[in-house]
Amino acid sequence: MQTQSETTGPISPFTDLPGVLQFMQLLWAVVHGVERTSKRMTSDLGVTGPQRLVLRVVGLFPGMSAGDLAAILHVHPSTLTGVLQRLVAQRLLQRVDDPRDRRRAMLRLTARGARVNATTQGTIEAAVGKALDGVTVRDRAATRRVLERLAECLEPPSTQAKSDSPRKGQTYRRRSRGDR
Amino acid sequence: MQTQSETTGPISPFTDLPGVLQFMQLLWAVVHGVERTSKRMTSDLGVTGPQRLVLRVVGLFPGMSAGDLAAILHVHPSTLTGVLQRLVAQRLLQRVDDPRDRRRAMLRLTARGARVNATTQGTIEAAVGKALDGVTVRDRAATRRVLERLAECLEPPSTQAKSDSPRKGQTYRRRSRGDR
DNA sequence: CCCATGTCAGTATCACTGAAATAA
DNA sequence: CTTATTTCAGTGGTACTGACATGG
Repeated sequence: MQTQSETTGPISPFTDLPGVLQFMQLLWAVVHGVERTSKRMTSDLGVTGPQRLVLRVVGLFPGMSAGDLAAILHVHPSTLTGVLQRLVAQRLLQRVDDPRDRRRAMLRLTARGARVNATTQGTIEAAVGKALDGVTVRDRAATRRVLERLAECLEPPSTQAKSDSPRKGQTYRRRSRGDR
Repeated sequence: MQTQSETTGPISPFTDLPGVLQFMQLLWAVVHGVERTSKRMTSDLGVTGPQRLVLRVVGLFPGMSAGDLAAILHVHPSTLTGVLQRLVAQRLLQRVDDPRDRRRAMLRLTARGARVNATTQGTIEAAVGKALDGVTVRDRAATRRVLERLAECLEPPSTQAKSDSPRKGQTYRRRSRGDR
């Protein structure tokens, strides 16, 4: 039952955790921060973090399909179903049948959706912007590299590259149709 | 209804998103990766990511209280209650009444808990270790800085420092008793 | 009495698996 | 018929708020 290794001397839980664990703590702090902010957004904005991200992306690329969105957001299509339903129920998002493929729907923002989308106050994106602001270009690039590696290492073990071929988002990719 | 700004020319959803959004995509990729791995761990290990982190920390600091743990993990005490219950129900964790303060319980791993704790295969920690491995010290430090900033910016607006005094885990801090 | 610690009750979202419906 | 796209049903965990019990 390991008690304290990798460090020297007596340790206090609030200062030192061994190497990787320390990073884990930081990672969870960020993950929880994201989730907490997401929850707070619900009362302030009316939408959660993932929901707003959907609005944001659909705002940039009107007419996207659910599957496209799922691939971008790295979520399972069935997860997106629920998110979209809530957005539609709130009249923030609108689905229009795709004439060329009636399994799909083209997603667009409603006027209300656009309004919510325009609000940045207190969003995760705002926090990210604030955090990134005042960080050197070098550090940003480094963080990017590390996070990309991390995301890659967190991908399902199957089909996982040797950790050297980036391979892009592997998660729920399923593209097919000509890329718009 | 903004369509595409901040970038030049026609864009494809799978390549370019404007600045901060790009980072958002990466961030969500990591967050989802963490959650996905956590879920997968449930079937492979029997514990989720947060659950294992609790085991990990309690393994390092036996006798911790729930509140201490909540502060370290940056979660609300009531959230921890459920996590602890599941761990106790699985006989991975054991609570012993603290003689000096009977509201508290001292947490310890059971033998089974120690065994699970020792397993690293397929854990988030393993992925983090693998990702960090082969990253320069510089990049690690940079990432650390950025993530710390980010975590800070994601903290609730109240009691938030000027972004220069690290101030340790701010989230649900409520320490009181002498730090062991 | 007041504060601290922690649990309980209730609620919501997300995320998955696996199966099914619809369309290409 | 086979494949693609998406939804539906069911499950579980996390995380919160707010109230409450117990102890210092």
